[in-house]
Amino acid sequence: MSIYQHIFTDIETKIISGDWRPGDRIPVEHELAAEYRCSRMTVSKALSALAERGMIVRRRKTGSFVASPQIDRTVMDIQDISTEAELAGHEHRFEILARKIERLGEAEAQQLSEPADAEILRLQCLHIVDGRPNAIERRIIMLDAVPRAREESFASIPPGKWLLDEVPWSKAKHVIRAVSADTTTARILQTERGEACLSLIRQTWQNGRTVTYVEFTHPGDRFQFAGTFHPTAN
Amino acid sequence: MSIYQHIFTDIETKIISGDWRPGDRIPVEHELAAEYRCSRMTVSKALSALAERGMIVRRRKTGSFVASPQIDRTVMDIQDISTEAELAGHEHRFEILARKIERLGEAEAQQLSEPADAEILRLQCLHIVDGRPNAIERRIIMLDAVPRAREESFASIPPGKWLLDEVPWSKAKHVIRAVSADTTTARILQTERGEACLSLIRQTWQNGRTVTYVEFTHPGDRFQFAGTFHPTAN
DNA sequence: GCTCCGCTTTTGACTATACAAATAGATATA
DNA sequence: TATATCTATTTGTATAGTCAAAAGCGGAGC
Repeated sequence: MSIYQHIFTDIETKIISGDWRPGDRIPVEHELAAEYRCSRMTVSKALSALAERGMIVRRRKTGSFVASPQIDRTVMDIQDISTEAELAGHEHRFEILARKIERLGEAEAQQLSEPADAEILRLQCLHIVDGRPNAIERRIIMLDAVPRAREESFASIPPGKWLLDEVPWSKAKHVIRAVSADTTTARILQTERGEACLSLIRQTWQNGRTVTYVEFTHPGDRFQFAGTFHPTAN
Repeated sequence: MSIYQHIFTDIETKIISGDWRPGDRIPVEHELAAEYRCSRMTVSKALSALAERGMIVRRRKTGSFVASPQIDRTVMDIQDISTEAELAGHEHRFEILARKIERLGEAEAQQLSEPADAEILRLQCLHIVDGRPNAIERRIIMLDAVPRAREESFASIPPGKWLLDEVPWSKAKHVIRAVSADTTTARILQTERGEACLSLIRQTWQNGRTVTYVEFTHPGDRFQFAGTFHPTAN
């Protein structure tokens, strides 16, 4: 492996593992050059590549810093740049519908590729935008990966945002589907049974362990994703 | 603007405008270095950035070449890496349901931000995977941007693929929604009226002109997008 | 207090050069 | 003919420097 790739992955690992947290300062180029016994150009190439990927931000004179995480922003950004609804002036709140600690069932365990008896926190949450239900969030948090979730009530901070603070920088996989609303979903979203809904499923890992698995169900008549997508490798 | 940015945008422009087409060879580094009167390192930086974005491919000894376009692959890739359906062994065919040349109506013109009397080719097309309807494609091709579409019957090549050959490298915007199947859609897709469907809308531009506008409607029970998404700027 | 000026740190861009790795194509050998 | 070897080309990585641009900081002067 080349030196600059080595530097790149070293720093990426420190960030993804949570060793270096958002806002932390990264050693300046000449320090890293000394550490890796290479020229400043080589360090610069690695840091520029990290900046390109949005993992760090670089500013002259002040140095390079771990950027704010982007994982949940992927979808939030897509949502935000919706062609139809401008974010400005929209009022968002949420309610916790259910919160319980239990163990992962057989079927779900298989779906998540996690052990069947793993302890989890199961959350159900309703998002309301401009007074109308906008999404049901059904979430599983792996308690061995995020033990502090056990004590958190999520009364004042949405689970997604809380996790972002707690476990910044992780990898995620998304699935987007269209599903018909079942009776319960329809009731909660104040829509008709059978109504087309947009479902977004996201599984998030940190260091190879599942952190959370979440499904957002949006009423089809009040929601869409818009944007310029690029699928990435892996 | 810096030299390497200059080289980058020059080449990007040549590719996007269709001046250099997929497979075309790009001058070797030392030639570009001479042309721009800079060092090979600077050229290398620009070409590496283009390779990173997938616009060119580089191979030692043979040189750098304009890559195959990716626009339609964005969604195709997402579709291909579907967790449930492996591509291997799936048989795909398509039928042209309608094909006519007309002028853009008032409502659609506004939607596309194009003049209301622009001449268009309107296509409707059914995609069949493993013998079952998988998508309806409703497409508008702007004839002033792609005049050769007037003579093409699309009997043997799907419109998306044909356009990719004809107008490689363009920018696109996507919208993903969930919609209920209306009577016509349900009949064509062999599903129930009201069934949840996944709708993908894509508008494609080249050099600031709309090339095509297309909506794919997939039955929700037979289709999903999966993958690791990154929204990009612009 | 406030403004302006210059100093210093850090990143950004670039050069000229060097050598390594890959490999297409030619050449030599079995 | 088939295979191995050599050679030239092109990209990939790295070095050790230069100069420039941005921006934080402190001090001089008012």
